[in-house]
Amino acid sequence: MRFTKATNYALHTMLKLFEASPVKPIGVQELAEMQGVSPTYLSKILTRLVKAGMIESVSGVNGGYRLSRKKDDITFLDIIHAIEGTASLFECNFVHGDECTIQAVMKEAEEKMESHLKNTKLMDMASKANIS
Amino acid sequence: MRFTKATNYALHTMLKLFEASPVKPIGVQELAEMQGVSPTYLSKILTRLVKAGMIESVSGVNGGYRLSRKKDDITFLDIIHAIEGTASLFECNFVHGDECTIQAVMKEAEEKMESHLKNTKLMDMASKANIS
DNA sequence: TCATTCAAAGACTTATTGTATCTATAATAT
DNA sequence: ATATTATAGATACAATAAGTCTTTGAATGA
Ligand code: SF4
Ligand code: SF4
Repeated sequence: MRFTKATNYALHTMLKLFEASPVKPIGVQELAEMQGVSPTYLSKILTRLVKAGMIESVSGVNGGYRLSRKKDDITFLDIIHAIEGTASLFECNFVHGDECTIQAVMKEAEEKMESHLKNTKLMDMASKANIS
Repeated sequence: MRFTKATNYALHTMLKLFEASPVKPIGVQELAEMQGVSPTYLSKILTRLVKAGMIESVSGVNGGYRLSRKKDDITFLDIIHAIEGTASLFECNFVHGDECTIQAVMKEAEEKMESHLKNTKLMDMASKANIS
């Protein structure tokens, strides 16, 4: 029960892209080198963010990745869901009706966490962060 | 990023033990059959709860497991930590100082979830639940 | 005392997921 | 056209989850 490294890479990349130019894309090799991960692997991760509509990719010379238009609305939860999926953290084999309190407690706990991640936007923190 | 099945088993067992007699232990085979899991595997899981001090084991004839004395203080978080460990959900390779906002956001989100799990005690819900 | 019943522990297997690489393909600027 | 860059798929490797098997040791009752 941990967040995957892919989520880590995605968060760092998003923060970097937020700080960068909104028009000129950054190549994946630069993004990968910055984080000590292989370009092809990071590319595969970023493709999920592309499909989620939060970044855009540009092929060819001087290509790379840049944020999409609606950059101000991107939340931590958006990024995490794009990478980890949206499945519930606690799954049980059977469903014993609505009165099941175990599920209720676990689900509510998860919602507490997600609520915080949803209320924190990339914009809120980009100014403070400095990734080397 | 999901809770393991072991956590599922532990929660259900704890709830069952809470409803049961505080003095007469329940054998692991009964607990296991109830959840459709092998007795030896469940035993391995429950041993972690024993070491965490929340249940007691009784060997020999008519042995099994029962809650420990301080049954009223056991929280969901206690059970989950005993099974999943207490490591942080989000780990990063490097530590770029206290001003890192990524870590701050992720850690606070985790604390929101843990806070809810810590405030929910087994006692609070035992009366409502009915596991078949 | 002795056999029976039970949990504890460790070695071991298997399945699933995470992490990553490699190669080929498609898109784009010059 | 050619160099550059992302995309996709196959593949490989590692780590963890999930579970089995067997042995050991503790408690009970006959
Ligand atoms: S008691 Fe609740 S958590 Fe457990 S199996 Fe039934 S529905 Fe799922
Ligand atoms: S920027 Fe923050 S989260 Fe990222 S590696 Fe540095 S300390 Fe860790």
